[in-house]
Amino acid sequence: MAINSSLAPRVPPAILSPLMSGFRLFDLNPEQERAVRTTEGPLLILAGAGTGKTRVITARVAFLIAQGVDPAQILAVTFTNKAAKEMRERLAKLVAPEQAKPVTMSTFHALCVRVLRQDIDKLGYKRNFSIYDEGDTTGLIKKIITRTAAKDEKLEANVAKSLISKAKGNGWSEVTPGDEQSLAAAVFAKYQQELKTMNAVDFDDLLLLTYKLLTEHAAVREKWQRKFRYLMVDEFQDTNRLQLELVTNLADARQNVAVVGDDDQSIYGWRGAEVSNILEFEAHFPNPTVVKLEQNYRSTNAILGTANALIKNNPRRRPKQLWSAHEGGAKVRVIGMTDDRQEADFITSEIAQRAVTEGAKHEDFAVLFRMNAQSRLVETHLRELHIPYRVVGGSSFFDAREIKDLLAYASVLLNADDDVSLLRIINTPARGIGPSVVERATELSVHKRCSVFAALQDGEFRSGLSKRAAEAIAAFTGFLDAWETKLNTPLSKQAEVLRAFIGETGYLADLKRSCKTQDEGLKRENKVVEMIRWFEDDEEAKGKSLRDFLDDMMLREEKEEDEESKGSGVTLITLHAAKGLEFPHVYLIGLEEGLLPHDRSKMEGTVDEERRLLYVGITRARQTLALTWCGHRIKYGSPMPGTASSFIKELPAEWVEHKNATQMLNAPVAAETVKGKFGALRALLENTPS
DNA sequence: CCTTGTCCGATTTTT
DNA sequence: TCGGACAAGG
Ligand SMILES: Nc1ncnc2c1ncn2[C@@H]1O[C@H](COP(=O)(O)OP(=O)(O)OP(=O)(O)O)[C@@H](O)[C@H]1O
Repeated sequence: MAINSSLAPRVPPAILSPLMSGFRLFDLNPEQERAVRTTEGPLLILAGAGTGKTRVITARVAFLIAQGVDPAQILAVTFTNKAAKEMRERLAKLVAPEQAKPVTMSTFHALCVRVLRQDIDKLGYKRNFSIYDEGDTTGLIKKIITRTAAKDEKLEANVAKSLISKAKGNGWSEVTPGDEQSLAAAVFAKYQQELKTMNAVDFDDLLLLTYKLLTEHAAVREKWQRKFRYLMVDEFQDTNRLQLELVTNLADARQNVAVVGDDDQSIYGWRGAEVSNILEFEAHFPNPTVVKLEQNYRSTNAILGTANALIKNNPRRRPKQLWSAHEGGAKVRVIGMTDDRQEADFITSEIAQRAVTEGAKHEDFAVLFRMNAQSRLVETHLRELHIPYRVVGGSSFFDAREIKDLLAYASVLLNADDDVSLLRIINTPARGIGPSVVERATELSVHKRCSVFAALQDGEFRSGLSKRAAEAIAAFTGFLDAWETKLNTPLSKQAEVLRAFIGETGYLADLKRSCKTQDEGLKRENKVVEMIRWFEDDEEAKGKSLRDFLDDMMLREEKEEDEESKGSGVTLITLHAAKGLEFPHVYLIGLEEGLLPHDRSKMEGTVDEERRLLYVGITRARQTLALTWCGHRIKYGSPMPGTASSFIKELPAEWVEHKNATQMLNAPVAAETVKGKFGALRALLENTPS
């Protein structure tokens, strides 16, 4: 109250308007409020977990709008799709929909796509460029390696991929500066040249080319500087060099750049993230207002104490004093399991039980893990208990053959030079353009530095083929041309065109035929049909073009949930993707040596980052937290012995209790608890109208 | 040219 | 456990 009245004179009237009903400055503590009110000039918010950094960003957006700033001039960038979505949802609670919508809240990559779709032609690409995902790029690199490597030379596609990615992230034009001879260097050069002929970009190009565009073309830079007057970046500790450069270039002389972050939550070092971006913020944006937040509003002291004790083990960190006004709360449980089956069984049945005894909702629970693969067992057990759940991220959906094929078909229609997509579907279903023809066309395309599609059109090439092959090619290229025209006819419903096109290809019949069981065939067919419908919805509701839709798919844009499915069910999510989120009850599974910390990180000497990862996981919990580890875990189909993570030893006895699942299950339930449970059950039954 | 079968090798994290 | 790479037969 006191805060509110003392500041009242400075609050513009707009803030009090009904539109802003959800936005009240007095929901912020004085430091947070200072950050929100600092709208001009560079602003650095460096603060620990759960101190309200994201809240400050969203409140600041709302405040700017209340001050009369055009929402379209506000840019808020996050690192993951999930975080972007979370922020949009939080903003939706503070401002009216028509004001929230024009605000740009996206990931760096999505923002870059938007910039490039408008002006990439200035860099010699065409505006209908394709975006290649991880699988597409590794596939392409693999092909280039086989084509380039001499007999005695070997290079793993994955290794080349990460070298190239690292080079691009640093803005180098060689794999290692100065190296133009090695196989990797040759592969890099060819890769980049071929991408350009195919009119395609990879994820790193999105950042790199946008950077080029902004630095080399003043008009473009100024256009985007005019567009975005207020920049905000969440999780700034995870930005890489190129991303920092992008921010620098988007900011004009006014330097209205607000960044928030926490060096203890830096978990993307493996992707080139540089903590120095935030720790040396002053070097890039002179004289910033610096705000430090120390009160944690999220977690109980047991959880916060556990997290603090753990992170103290990291050397070279800036010490922080995080405190919470919340009570101690239940102790953090560390539970030993015999194997991963028991782990999944234990946590899922406990969730089912707590839903009854504690009246907790399913969406209050989250299961966090190191690897996507770990979610599968938990999913199976949740299904058995009929507990609703949702898996965040994980690529299984996009890994499905039929989804890749569908996206490739669509991609070829929009950009015929997209070789990776063309070669994927050129003979699926079989249409008489087999490997040997494709091989020759590819050779010619490499030789002439043109796309495969262009090579196929080549008169000389065609005359060198068998009559059958030549006819097959003529038929197929003509077919694509015709559908491309239909798709690009103004006012056409693209989803309908796509559906008809896929129908004409005979793809679905081929897909079903190639499946072992009828059930599998129907499932796969259904996925394709569903995806087209998904696009149809997007086209009708949001006016998205097929291109927009494909971009969303490639960037793994989070699907907006409709009201019923919104946030319902237990959340299954990796530790990385969980950053920035919070849940009342968290289960953090698989705390075994070799998994967390991961074996790889030990070899690479990045155990500190693994510790931060666990720190991030622990600090997602609001009320209760359980950490589990297994004596055995199924790996490659057979059980492998495992031991508790070395991090467990670093947790403070004061806030942690150690348990064993088998003993817990066998132990007689205390009479007190039984009474409590039956009481809760009875209450539940009595309150349920029948 | 296309289909079918067998064997082997892979698994961090995200855009 | 599962999917991709390769080899052999229609
Ligand atoms: N001044 C405040 N009063 C009450 N609750 C607050 C306040 N500030 C933040 N919170 C609450 O604390 C929780 C954490 O906030 P937020 O997610 O913004 O933190 P954060 O700093 O972004 O966390 P992290 O870095 O761990 O992702 C949220 O539930 C938020 O609503």
